[in-house]
Amino acid sequence: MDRYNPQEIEKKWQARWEKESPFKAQAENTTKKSSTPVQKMYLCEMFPYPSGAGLHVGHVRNFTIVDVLARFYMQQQMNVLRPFGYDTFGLPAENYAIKTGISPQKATETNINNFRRQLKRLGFAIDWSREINTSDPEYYKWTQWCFLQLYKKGLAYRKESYQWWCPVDQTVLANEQVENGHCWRCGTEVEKKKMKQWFFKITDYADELLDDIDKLDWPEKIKTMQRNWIGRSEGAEISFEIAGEDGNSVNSLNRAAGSDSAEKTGDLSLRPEIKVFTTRPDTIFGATFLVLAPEHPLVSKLVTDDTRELVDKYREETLKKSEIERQENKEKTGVFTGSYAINPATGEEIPIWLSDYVLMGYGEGAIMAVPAHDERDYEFASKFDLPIKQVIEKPENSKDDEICYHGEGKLINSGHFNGVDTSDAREMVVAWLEKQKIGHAKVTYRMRDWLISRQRYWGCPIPIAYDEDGNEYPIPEDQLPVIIPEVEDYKPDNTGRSALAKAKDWLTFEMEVKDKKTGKMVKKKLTRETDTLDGYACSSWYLWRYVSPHDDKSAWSEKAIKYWAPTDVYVGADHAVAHLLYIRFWCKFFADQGLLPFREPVKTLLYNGYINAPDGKKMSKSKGNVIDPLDITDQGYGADTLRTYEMFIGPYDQDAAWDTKSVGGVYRFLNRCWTLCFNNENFCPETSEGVPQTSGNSSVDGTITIRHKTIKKVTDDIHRHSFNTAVATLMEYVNELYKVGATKEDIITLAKLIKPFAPHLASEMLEKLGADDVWPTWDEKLLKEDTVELIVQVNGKLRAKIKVETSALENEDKVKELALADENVKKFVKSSPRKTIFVKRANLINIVP
RNA sequence: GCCCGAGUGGCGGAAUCGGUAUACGCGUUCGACUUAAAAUCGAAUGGAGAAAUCCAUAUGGGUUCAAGUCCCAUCUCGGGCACCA
Repeated sequence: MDRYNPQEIEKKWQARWEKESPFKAQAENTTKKSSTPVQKMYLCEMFPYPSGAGLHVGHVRNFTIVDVLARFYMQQQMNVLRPFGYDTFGLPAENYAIKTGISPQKATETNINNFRRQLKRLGFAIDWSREINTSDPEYYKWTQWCFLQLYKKGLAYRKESYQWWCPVDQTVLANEQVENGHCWRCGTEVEKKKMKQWFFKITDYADELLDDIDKLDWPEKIKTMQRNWIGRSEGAEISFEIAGEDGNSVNSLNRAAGSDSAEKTGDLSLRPEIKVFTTRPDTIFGATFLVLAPEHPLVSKLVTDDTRELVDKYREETLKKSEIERQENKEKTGVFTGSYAINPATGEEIPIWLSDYVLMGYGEGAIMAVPAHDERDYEFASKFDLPIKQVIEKPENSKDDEICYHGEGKLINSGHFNGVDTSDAREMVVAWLEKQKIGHAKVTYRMRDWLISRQRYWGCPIPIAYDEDGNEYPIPEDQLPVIIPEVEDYKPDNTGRSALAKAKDWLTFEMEVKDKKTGKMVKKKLTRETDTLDGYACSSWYLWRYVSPHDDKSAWSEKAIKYWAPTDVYVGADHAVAHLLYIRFWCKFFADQGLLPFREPVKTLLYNGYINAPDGKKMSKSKGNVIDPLDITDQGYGADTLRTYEMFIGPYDQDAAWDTKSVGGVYRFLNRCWTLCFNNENFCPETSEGVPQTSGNSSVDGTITIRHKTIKKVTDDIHRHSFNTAVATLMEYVNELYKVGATKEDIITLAKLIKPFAPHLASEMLEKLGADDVWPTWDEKLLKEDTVELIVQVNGKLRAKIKVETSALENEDKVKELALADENVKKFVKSSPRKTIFVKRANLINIVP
């Protein structure tokens, strides 16, 4: 008696797949013999950072989802593109280099080799001819090219501003990489530092990025996070004049709300004014003071001799305060500037204050405070004893019992807008502001431009150089790639520059450039940019590189991209706002350049859950609760068990806890499949058509129905990504075959259906049975059995199950008769029923007595 | 605080369109095989009850012939955002 020996058969099939490369995508113009084009299917996972630790069980879940789909579609004869790659730039390799002196290039190569070996050990159906690696010059040449395209269009620019700085990693971070005031990599509290940095202008696409979310077949959770991240707010920008000694305030008084006759005198643009952004222009009559961010550039013009000392002290303190402190201590702080502004609606002079609850990075860095209808302003006004003026009447039926009413209502204390409903007032006030040329409707976003400079060595060099005056010169496309130079010491230098600055031969060079003044071509000595690109830039276009990964003429081939992209299914467990927003941004940008024929890069996104330790906690080295997937395969269970278990563990999009005992259950199941095929020499008889003979044993005939039901259920389940129930259905099928006996056709079907999950075992079975792996289809006619159980309810409660001929269900009167004839039903239905409801679809009849 | 999700046996979970609640697996118990154990195979397994039956899908209401599923309120847990004007 043979035994299921996964080690042996997995080795055999992996060797065969290595030799025959059966998972290579076919050419773009592939057609069937009938000349109908083969349907393409492009799937992949979010490519991993190949860490020294190798694959973990979370990777296996992620990659197996893709593999199940890839193999499923391959078995359905589609042209499947299932590539793989590595996201190799980043801090771990660089920190490792600083510690050990081993170059990131070398360490990366070692890690990739290890990953590749493990992936092959798990039997993934990968097209290995398309392997990519972001730190390979063949790849990052084109990352630099992408940068230059954005640069040419003004979407890559340099600007000095306060930025998040991680003091441990010695680099700036993008907003998306700061989690709760801490560095996403090392967890250190981040600081603000003023630096000249490179940005991508993602805000140019804010509206489209937001609007197109609705069209995506992505999880609602991710879509909501992206909407919140973009954070679109509609409102108005309003200019407040600063009250001075030159009589401006008098002019403003004349212009009080509604007095259209008042003409403006003088050129307003010459007068100092403060712009604010508000989503509630309807509350302008209630604006009793202004608040500016401490970093606001006008502050120096607003301070008076009396207030200078306090203001300077407050600004200094705020800048020193970490973001954590700012967040933890929500008690309002602030200081009066000594100046006043004119409320254009009331003409009143209102004080201008500074407070750190107003953020420089949002809107205009200044607000009009309406303490009667905004909690934050209310808190501030209460603390500093500033006037509070109610301008909205709370409707009587309002449930809102907050001190600050921010709902809708009728305006009061608002000049000739009195009595107008707030929703109408918003438009009317904006119209009035526009007429007065002191304001206009405006949309503001929470999202900022994407900061891409990193003061690190192990990243893609930014293809820019500077002359001695600091002028920027892009490196011409024909001189790409700018190769990362070898250095001996990987530590950043103490000037805030990366270790690239230590490569003296690389740092300065001569290039023919157009002289900024004369316009003539001259040879100039230039210094290279030592910042490298955020790793997210490298992963913002890799989905398109996969279609022509070795093309040395272009980032992606026009023909291949047209055929394969966009990606049909993309599977990952991270990067809800960062990466998944950036690829959408680049896609729209390159579509605008005519280089991509679509505006969204990913049709369907599957966002899988994590696998936690058996105790339900996150797996971590320090807790010592890590399950190594290779231990599971090599301890004897094999890759098929590991794969199938991780699909069976629960719904793919939920977190799950590892359960070693359940792994054994899945192994037992695969063992039973093996036994059915290899220790069952006497299959149930069948005719030449593969239909079991009618032997008088109706249960054998029954396998044809359960077989077709199983095919339908498993196919549907994979289509709707319900992998756990697909495996459960196969378990039920096997249990049934054990009970009633299996035909050869049953076992061939089983092998085909289980192949996406357990490809080695299935291949072994199909080989023995002499069958191909073409995905089976079902016949609707065969799904029905001759007899069914009629469910009889009385008042919705189950009272009887009656075995009836399937044909009997065609006649409702007959069903009623059968149901009422049942002894148990009779006990509950004494007289003739008032009503019966027959649900044929559910084989159910409900009787209302 | 605001915005999403989710609460089903001892455990992971199933129920796809409002129609038999608890599929499948784990665990537990019993049996077969075995000198014995493991492995394997078979049976039982929400609670109460002798049974008929009744009670159970976080809690309390509602809609309906029929509710885990829809509606309202409450509680708990998870996730996201968090002074964004």
